[in-house]
Amino acid sequence: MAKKYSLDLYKHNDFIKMVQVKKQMSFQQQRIFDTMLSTVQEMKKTGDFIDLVSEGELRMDLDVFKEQMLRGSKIKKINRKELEDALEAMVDIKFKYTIKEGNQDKIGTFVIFQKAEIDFNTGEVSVIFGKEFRTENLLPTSNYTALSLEFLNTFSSQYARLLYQYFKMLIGKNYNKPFRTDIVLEIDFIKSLFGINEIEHKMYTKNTSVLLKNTIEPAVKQINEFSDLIVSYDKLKRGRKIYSLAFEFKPKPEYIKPKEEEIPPTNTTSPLFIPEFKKFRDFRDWVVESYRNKEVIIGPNNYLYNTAIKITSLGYLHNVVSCKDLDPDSAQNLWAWMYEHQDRIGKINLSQSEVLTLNNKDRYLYVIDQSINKKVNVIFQEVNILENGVHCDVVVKREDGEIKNIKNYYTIEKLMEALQDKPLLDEVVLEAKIL
DNA sequence: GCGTTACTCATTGTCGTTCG
DNA sequence: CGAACGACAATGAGTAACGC
Repeated sequence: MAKKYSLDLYKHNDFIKMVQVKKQMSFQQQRIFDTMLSTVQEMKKTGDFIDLVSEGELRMDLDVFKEQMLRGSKIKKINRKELEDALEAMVDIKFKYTIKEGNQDKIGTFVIFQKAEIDFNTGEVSVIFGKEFRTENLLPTSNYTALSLEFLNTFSSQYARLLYQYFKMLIGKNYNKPFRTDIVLEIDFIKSLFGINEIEHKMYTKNTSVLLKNTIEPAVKQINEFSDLIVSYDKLKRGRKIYSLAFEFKPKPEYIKPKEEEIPPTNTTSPLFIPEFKKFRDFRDWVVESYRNKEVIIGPNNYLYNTAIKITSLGYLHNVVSCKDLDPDSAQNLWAWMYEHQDRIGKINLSQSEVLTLNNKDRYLYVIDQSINKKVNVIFQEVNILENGVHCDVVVKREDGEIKNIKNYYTIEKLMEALQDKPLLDEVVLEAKIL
C-alpha cells in the first residue's frame, strides 16, 4: 500500500492525522472545528491573522467566525445561544490514542481545546489549546486546500464531509488544473480515512458491503447532489471480495467555466442589433461607443483569419494577436473596409472557412467549364476548408446562376491567389474545372 | 423560546443468494 | 460447502420544521 500511494502520502499523512482527530468528534463538533479552521484561513487570506499558535493560543475575529458559521448552513442568523453551544462543543473535543510500540503500551485521552472564549467587547474569539495537542496537526489544512464550508455544511452525512475534503485536497485549489481526478483506495485505507475500527464498528469491519452501503454510498450521493464535485466509483474485486474502490471525481462543469465566462461577456454581449449606417462618421462613432474595450471584428481583409481587432479605451483599433495599435494608414484602410462590411461587426467567433467566405464573396474565379469546354468566369460563393487544413472545397456560381462545386482542387493559398476582383478575359490563371 | 413530530443518519443484525 | 454479498429491518441519536 505504501508503494501504491507513495506519490500522495506526504500530503495525505497530515490529512489522515486530521481525520483521525475529526472522526472522534460528533457531527456538530466537526462543524465547529471546520468553522474554526476556515476562519483562520479566511483571516490569513485577508492578512488579518496574527500567528499566535506557537504560544498555544489562537485569536480569531468574531465577525469572521460568525460569517463562517453561517456559510452553507440553513440558519440565517447566529444568536448568543448558538455561540455558547459552539464554544461548549469545541471544549468537549477530545482525542483518544493508543500507543503500542516496542515496550510502550499506553492508552489515553486529551482535550484539544482547553478554553474557548468570546469577548464581545473586543470582538474576539480566543482559543487555548490543550497542552498535549500539537498545533501543527491542526493547521496543515491551510496548506493543502481551502476548506469549502459552503458545501461541507450542506452535508448531513459525516462521511460525506470526510470524503469530500479528501477529494478536494486531491483536486487542489485550481478547478481548471486538478492535481488528481481519480484514485484507487483500498478498503483498509478507507476505514482509516473514516476512522472506522474493529472495536467501535464491528459490522463495518466484518462486512464490506455494509460499510459501502452505509458510508460510501450516501456520502457519494450527497456530494453529487450538493457540492461542486461529481463523484463515481467502481468496486474492484478479488474473487468475491471487494478489496478496493476506484474513485473518479471531477469538478462539475459549471465550476470549471470561469475562464470561458470571462470571454463571452466581453465579446458577445456587444449590441446584438447593428444598425445600418449611411454616413461613415456615424458608423465609426457608433462602433467606437459600442465596442470600446471589446473585440470588434475577426479576420478582416488582408489580416490572418484569426486576427481579432479590438477598440481600445481611447477609441483606437488594436490588433489583439500582435498586441499593437494599428498605424494610422492601416487603421484608415480597415475603417473603410469595415464600413463596407458592416455585417461583420461584432461577429468574432467565425471559423477560418467563414472568414474566407465572407471576405471574398462575389469575387471572381477563372476556371474551365467542362460542360462546354471553355474558360469562364465564375463568382465565388463559399469555401469549406477540408480536415487537413490545407485544401478546400469551393462553391461558385456560373453566369447563368447555376451553383457548381470545385472539390479538393485548391489549396487555401492557391485559392487566394486565384481570386480576382474583376472578371478575367483571356489569361488562364489556373485550370480548376467545374463539371 | 419550547415541545412535538417527522425525518435522516449510523449502526447492528438477520436471512437468503451467489459464486469460487 | 462456506465465505462474501446484498436486501431488508430494527433501533437509537440527531436534526429541521412546525405550531403554540
